[in-house]
Amino acid sequence: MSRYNAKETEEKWQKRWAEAGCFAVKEDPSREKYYVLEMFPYPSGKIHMGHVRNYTIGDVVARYKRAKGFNVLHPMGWDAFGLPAENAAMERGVHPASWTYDNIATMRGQLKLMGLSLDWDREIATCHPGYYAHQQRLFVEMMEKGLVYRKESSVNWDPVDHTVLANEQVIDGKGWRSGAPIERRKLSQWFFRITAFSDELLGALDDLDRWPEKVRLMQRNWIGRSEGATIHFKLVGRDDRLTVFTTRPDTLYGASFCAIAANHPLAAEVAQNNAKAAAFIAECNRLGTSEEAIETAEKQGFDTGLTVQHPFVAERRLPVYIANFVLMEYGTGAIFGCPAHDQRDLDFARKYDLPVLPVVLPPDADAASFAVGDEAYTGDGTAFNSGFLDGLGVAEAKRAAIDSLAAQGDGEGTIQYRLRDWGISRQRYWGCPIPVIHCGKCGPQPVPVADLPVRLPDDVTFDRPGNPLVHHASWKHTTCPKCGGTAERDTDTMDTFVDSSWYFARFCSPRAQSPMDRAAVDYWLPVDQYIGGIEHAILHLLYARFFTRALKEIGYVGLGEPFAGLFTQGMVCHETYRDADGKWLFPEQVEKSAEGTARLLDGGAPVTVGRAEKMSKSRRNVVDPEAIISTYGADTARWFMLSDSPPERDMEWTDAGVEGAWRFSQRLWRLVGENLASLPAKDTPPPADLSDVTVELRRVVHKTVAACGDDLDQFRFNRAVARIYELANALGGFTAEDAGGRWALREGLELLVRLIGPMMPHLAEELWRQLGHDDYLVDEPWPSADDSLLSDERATLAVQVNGKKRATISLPVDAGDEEARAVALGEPAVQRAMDGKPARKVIVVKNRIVNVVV
RNA sequence: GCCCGCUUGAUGGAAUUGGUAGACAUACGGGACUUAAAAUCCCGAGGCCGCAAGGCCGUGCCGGUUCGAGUCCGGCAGCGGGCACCA
Repeated sequence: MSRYNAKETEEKWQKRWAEAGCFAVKEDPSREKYYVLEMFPYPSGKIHMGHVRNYTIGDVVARYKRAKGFNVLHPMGWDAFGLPAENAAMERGVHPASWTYDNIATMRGQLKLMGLSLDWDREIATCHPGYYAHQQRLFVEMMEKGLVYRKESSVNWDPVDHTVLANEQVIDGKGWRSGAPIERRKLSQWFFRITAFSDELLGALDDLDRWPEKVRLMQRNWIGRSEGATIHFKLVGRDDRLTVFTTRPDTLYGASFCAIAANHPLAAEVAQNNAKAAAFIAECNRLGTSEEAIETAEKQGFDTGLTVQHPFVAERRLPVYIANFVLMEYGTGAIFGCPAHDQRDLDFARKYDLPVLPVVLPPDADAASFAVGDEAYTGDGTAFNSGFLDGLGVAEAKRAAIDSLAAQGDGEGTIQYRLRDWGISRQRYWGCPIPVIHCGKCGPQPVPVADLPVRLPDDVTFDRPGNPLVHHASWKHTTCPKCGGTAERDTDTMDTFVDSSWYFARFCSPRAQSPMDRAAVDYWLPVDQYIGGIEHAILHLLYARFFTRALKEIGYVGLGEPFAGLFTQGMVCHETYRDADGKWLFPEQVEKSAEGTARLLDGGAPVTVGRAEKMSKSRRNVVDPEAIISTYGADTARWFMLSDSPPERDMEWTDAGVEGAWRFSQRLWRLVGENLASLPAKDTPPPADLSDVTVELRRVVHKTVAACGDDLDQFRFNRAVARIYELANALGGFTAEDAGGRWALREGLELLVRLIGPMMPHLAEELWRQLGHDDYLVDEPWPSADDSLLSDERATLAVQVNGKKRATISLPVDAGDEEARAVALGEPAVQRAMDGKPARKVIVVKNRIVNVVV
């Protein structure tokens, strides 16, 4: 019996599927559609195991839904703009475009080896003018609807390289290449008005019932709706006021200071004639723009010397600090601090020796003795030390405080969102040019739709840092579309998140002359199942949700939510290896012993084995998918990806696991091959009488069919895999003794082959052919189970005494509670455990358990 | 710092959603086949005590609810994801 030759067979079927056009689809209103989409890859060079996992999962869903009769759209494309292409240009002197297109060619070839059921005719790349031209048009139309505007915003500035840095390029407050301490710098930039949809984006989460709860929760928290109050403090000795936002107006009597952001206008004013304040602000600006850097930095403040008047206690004065933890982007860029009931305020107060006055009394505390130590009290309680608020609960006190502030004209109730508008300007070359022309007379003007696209010029060099578009005179200088005078193009490009915010819509009509064809999107959208990494839980998914709403406003789509179902898969991890000097080693440099120790293949020096971590180039714990596929075949790689670990969890890639998957594919090959000669011809009707063992086998087969379908519906691929192992074990251990047995064996083998179809498509197709079928398995409908074989006649019940299992009993499935009770109490082990005591209570759960309480 | 997860044998995990913990697989041990090896097939196995029957313990840690908790509640620890210019 020959071995299964995966390489040859996979090539053969991939070619035939492509020639037959199995996976090319078009709109067909007579059929129910199903749109499966995996997050499209960034063309970084080669595919990695994370891609293999993502696309395997998506392909199983696509093939399964196809077998279930849906008209399945399953496209692929490239998220092709981005920073790494420019880095490659600077490091290796290659043009970002050729680097990107080369990578796409390589990765397309690798994906094809996986045997994915993709409609390659719909392939798109976001860096192609055929894509970004439409994106520019959408930008212009959003501008006309008031969804785009311009404002000042901070960026990370590298003072040595004279370039803007991404947060990722700022390491410990320093530029990644120059090593120079970075500065915050203000630039005029374009923003999408995502906050116009804050309430909608929040509210609609409730209806996304096929999204993971944790993603919805993260988005809710990100949008961060909070009800509170805006308070206008009178600045002592001045005519103007300091406006703060708070969620705790009930603690106003406990306020001991106000704090403003370093880039608050008042701070700038103070700094004008206070060198120390200016120095402090400069220090704050070195922190970078990321929230993490700001929040983890040591809390620091600078006393401006200004004070404000307490709105409820006229004689009380609160000092105004500039503080490094107050964000200009949130609320009003200013807060009041109540140290007793906010941890950050408490830390600040202790540091600068400010009063800590408790004003909320915990339920069981004593007003005379309650004091705040190192921990602020943030729970519910009763207001005290708070004048007219005394005795009120937190919620009532908030209302009363707001009412009173409003009555005296010092404030009002406000709803505040944490969500900020989306800044999309990037001072970089390799992105979608922002289609705007700046005219000295007319101001910024959108490029007329007829003049689109604004193409990225090819003739650029990366021999100096910064954006080459700025130095490209013939591209940059143009005329104003309004007045015809000399003008300059906007040299910024769009955030790459814009590209990925509507590609799912473009896939519906990838060659349309407009951004999208309305009939096509009406048919295909929403995406029924979107699949990708959890790391995109907030930004990408929120931006895409916003963008879809914007598309609706400008008339391209009729729906608000792009993704009806979302699945977030876990990462692919691998052990890490280091040599004696702590240098990372590739898995192929290491030889492992049975005891788990490892040594260097070259020379045998000892190697330290570290725990499994996300595969990454920097740690070298990577396994090349192409090498795995050429050794074992795509089906083996796919099967291993689906085995063992639930898809939402991180999985560990191991050699042993791949080999196990490979052995199983060989076993299936033998299982069919060895039985082939004894099987009846296909479509032979079943003999009249089947023996008991044959019926037992059919029960296993049909239970597996039913359970596998459920598992695939629920993304429980690892369970489906385990069930298929069980089925293969049952079929392998079955000896057909008569015609009925041989008939049932054929039935079982055919169903087994059909069940593995979505997971190991090439092997399944080949075995289907071996079993005598000359149609494509990919065109076969999903099998259904014979319901009469799904139920058992007897059940095994556990018998517990006081919750401890003492025996098991077998009963007919329709046995009554009385019978179960009698049989259970009759068990010798149960009587022994009862130790002669009477049963006080007997709980019977049908077909499950009997618990005797003594 | 803030938000969100995860934690079950040597290992990945399963557990009908509060009802027999450890399915299935990997690694391991024993056996069969073979001149031998590989491959394949069969058997074993949570830990401790015991010849055995059986007993006790056991789902990261501490506590609670319940006839019954891996599953629910409260607290803690460890690990991971995100934090708006990485994609």
